[in-house]
Amino acid sequence: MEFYSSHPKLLVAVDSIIFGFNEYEHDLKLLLLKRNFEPEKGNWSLMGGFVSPNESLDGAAQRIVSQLTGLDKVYMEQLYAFGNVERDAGGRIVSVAYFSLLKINDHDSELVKQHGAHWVSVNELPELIFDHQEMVEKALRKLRIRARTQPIGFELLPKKFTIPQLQRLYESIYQVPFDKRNFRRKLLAMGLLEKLNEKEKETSKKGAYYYRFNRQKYEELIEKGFNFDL
Amino acid sequence: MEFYSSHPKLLVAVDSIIFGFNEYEHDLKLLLLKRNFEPEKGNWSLMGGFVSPNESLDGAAQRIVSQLTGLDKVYMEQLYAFGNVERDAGGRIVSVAYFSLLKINDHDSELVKQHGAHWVSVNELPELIFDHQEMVEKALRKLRIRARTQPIGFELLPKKFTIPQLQRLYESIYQVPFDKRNFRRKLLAMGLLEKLNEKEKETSKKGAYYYRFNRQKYEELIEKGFNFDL
DNA sequence: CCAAAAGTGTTCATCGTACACCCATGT
DNA sequence: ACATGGGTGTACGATGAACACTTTTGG
Repeated sequence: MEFYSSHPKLLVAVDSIIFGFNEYEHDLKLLLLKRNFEPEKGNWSLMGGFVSPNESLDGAAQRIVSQLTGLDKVYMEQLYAFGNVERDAGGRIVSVAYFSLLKINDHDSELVKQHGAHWVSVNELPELIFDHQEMVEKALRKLRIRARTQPIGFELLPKKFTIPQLQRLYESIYQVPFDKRNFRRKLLAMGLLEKLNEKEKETSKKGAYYYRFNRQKYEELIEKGFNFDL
Repeated sequence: MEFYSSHPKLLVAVDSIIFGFNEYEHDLKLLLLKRNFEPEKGNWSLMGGFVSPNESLDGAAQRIVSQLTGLDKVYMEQLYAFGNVERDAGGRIVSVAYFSLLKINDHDSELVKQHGAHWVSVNELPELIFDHQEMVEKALRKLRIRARTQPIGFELLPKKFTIPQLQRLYESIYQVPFDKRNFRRKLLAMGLLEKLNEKEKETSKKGAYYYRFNRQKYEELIEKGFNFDL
């Protein structure tokens, strides 16, 4: 049964702002690609794709990320719908942007290469096509808000991580140094991290204890009205 | 120049969650209408409409609100894009939801009546069609976050308002009572309100002083890193 | 004169912030 | 033995929360 049939339709796309972090480095990164089709062929862009009639927006966003990285269960959140008439030089397209968080080492780097994609530090972003710059800025703003009030930083780190690694992550997100005593105290005070009996020894001679985020504990606390706040 | 022409297109709509407040009452309200077309004819719904190829999403959202209320410059913010395949029983439609804030007395109430629209307290919401319930819940959550951290409460009140009126507004948004001493102190401490030499005397015998929100002052403070926080 | 809403200050606990030294170990 | 990053405690000021009485005036 089709109602509404007299109304004009539009192209609908999704674009993905994919954030990544490597626990041994100090920079938050973005996965960008060189477009291999017109218009703007050869220029830097976000990964995107059209939404087909039989898939949801969320489904299309997942498909896009999965095509590029091979990963299936990635943290993803809708960012914003961009809908200016002239936003895409190739025609009238409404684009719904999503952002994703992933561990740089976990994905299929061959697949990424095949698509002409590269990890670029958020501090060294090239010029991007269309309104992709705006999308990235909005995503960064949202990420910064989210990371303070939801435990999503852990999506960017392996299951086992050290407190200094987590601190470097937060410093790379907010681009400001944190006091390590205050950072550690506040974090541990929430009671969400389990200390493991194992040390990471790549980074320092002394070694730093690994911790693990306890999601179950987090959900219990949420029930009781707890709010993550860093 | 048309690229991408081989891809299928979709119907794109906007739906508007329109919040309103009347400074002499105690309830936050929502503007709802009885649908006068199929499917779901006769049931409660949000105001919505299709996006045409030559208008932006924001433009479509403004048009919708203006058609219903006669108002031109209304506070409006994009909420979320809803895109499940089966969300609308009448066909595959991607809907971008916006929410608006307005003063109930300011709009053209004749126009609203003609559309079969009614102001309904957010405490007494009827069942809504499709995923409009979800849209409203999301809008309420977002409004609650925004009202704490941005001076948008003033969009729901006339230029001149009293502190008790503002407090009733916040109480109706958050559905909790506030301590009037703390509320007043914190608010005035921000230095954003100008006290007028005039009292509102409908509500009480003593009368409450009118205040005015100083937007210019607000923007100056923002420059200096100030954050609105109630 | 009284009912009804406006207006006003203080105390206490909590939280954020600033800050400097010792520890463990690989080279 | 020394360089490097990991790990720890305390003091102070700011902020949020709780709480009760006086003022004004229309009826």
